[in-house]
Amino acid sequence: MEIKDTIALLKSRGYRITPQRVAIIRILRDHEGHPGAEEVFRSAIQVYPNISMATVYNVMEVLEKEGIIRAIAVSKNSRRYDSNVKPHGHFICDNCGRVFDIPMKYYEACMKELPIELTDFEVRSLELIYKGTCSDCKKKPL
Amino acid sequence: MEIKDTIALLKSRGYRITPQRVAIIRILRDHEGHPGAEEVFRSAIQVYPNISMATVYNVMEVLEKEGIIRAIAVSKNSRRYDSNVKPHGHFICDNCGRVFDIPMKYYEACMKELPIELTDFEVRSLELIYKGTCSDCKKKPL
DNA sequence: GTATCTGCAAATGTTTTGCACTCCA
DNA sequence: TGGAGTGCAAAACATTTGCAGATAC
Repeated sequence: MEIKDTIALLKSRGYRITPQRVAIIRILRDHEGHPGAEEVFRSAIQVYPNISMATVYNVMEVLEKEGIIRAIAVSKNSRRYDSNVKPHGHFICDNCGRVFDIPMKYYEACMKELPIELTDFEVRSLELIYKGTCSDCKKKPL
Repeated sequence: MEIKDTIALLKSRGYRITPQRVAIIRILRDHEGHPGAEEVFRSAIQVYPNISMATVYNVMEVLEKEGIIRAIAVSKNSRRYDSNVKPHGHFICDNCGRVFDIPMKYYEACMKELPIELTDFEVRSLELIYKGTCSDCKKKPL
C-alpha cells in the first residue's frame, strides 16, 4: 500500500496524522526484513531524536489494529513486524532470529478446516510458522 | 505417552528423576487444556509447597527440549504448553485466551512446501495458529 | 561423592502505564 | 481550542540467572 493511502486510511478512521506516525510508516515501507520494535525505534530516532519507545509501541499497535502491519511472535520476548499482510507463512531461525517469508498454498483450505464443533468461532488471522535453522546458521559450526 | 515411559526417556537421556519433575509430568498428563507456567506452578505447589517458578520453568524447558511437550506463543507475554505433540494447529481466543486444538490436514504438505531458495533450511517445527473469537466470547456482548 | 537440580531472590528484557506537556485537526 | 498523541520515567510482566545448599544416582 502506498504511504499516502495508508495515511488516508488512518485519517478516515479518526486517527491523527502525526509526523512520528508518518515516519514510522515510511520506515516500515522501506525496511527489507521483519523489524522488531527496537529496530524501528533506532531508525525513527534518526528522524525524530526525541521519539520514545512508548510512541513506537503506540504506533505499531495502531497499525496492527488497523490491519496495516502484522505482528509475529518470534520467541518468548520478542515480536517482529511484517508490512506484508497478504497471507503467507514465516520461517524463524532459532539461531539468528531472522524471519523469512514462506508462501502459504493452503491458506484458503486451512481457513475452512475448523471442525464442526468450532463453526461458531470467528477466525481473524491465520499464522503458519516454521521454526528451525537457516542455511547460514547451519554452515557455521556453532 | 505413559508417565513411566516419559520418565524412562528422561533417564535414558541423562536427566535426574526428581520428585518435582515427576509431579509436573503428572500434572501435565492430568491437565485438560493448555496450561501456562503459572497454572502448572499453582498445581505443583499443592504437592510441593516449596517448589519455585524457576523449577517449573526449568522442567518445562527440559520437557520441551526433549519433545515431550510443545510450547505455544499465545500473545506478547504468555506461553502455554501442550502435552499433545502430534501435529495439529491451535485456535487462540483473543478475548478469553483459551487455546483449542485444531486438526491439521496439510501438515505433511506444509512441511514440504519450502521454496527452492530455502531448501538448505532445517525445519524443526511447524505451527498453525488461528486467532479470533471463540463462540463463548461471541455470545457475551462484551 | 559429586555433578545435577532446586529454591530463593535479584536481574533481565520487553512492553505498558500514568501523567504533564504538546500539537494536530 | 480541546482532546488525541507524545515523551519521560517508572511499573508491570513473564521469564532467566547466580549461587548456596540439597539430593539423585
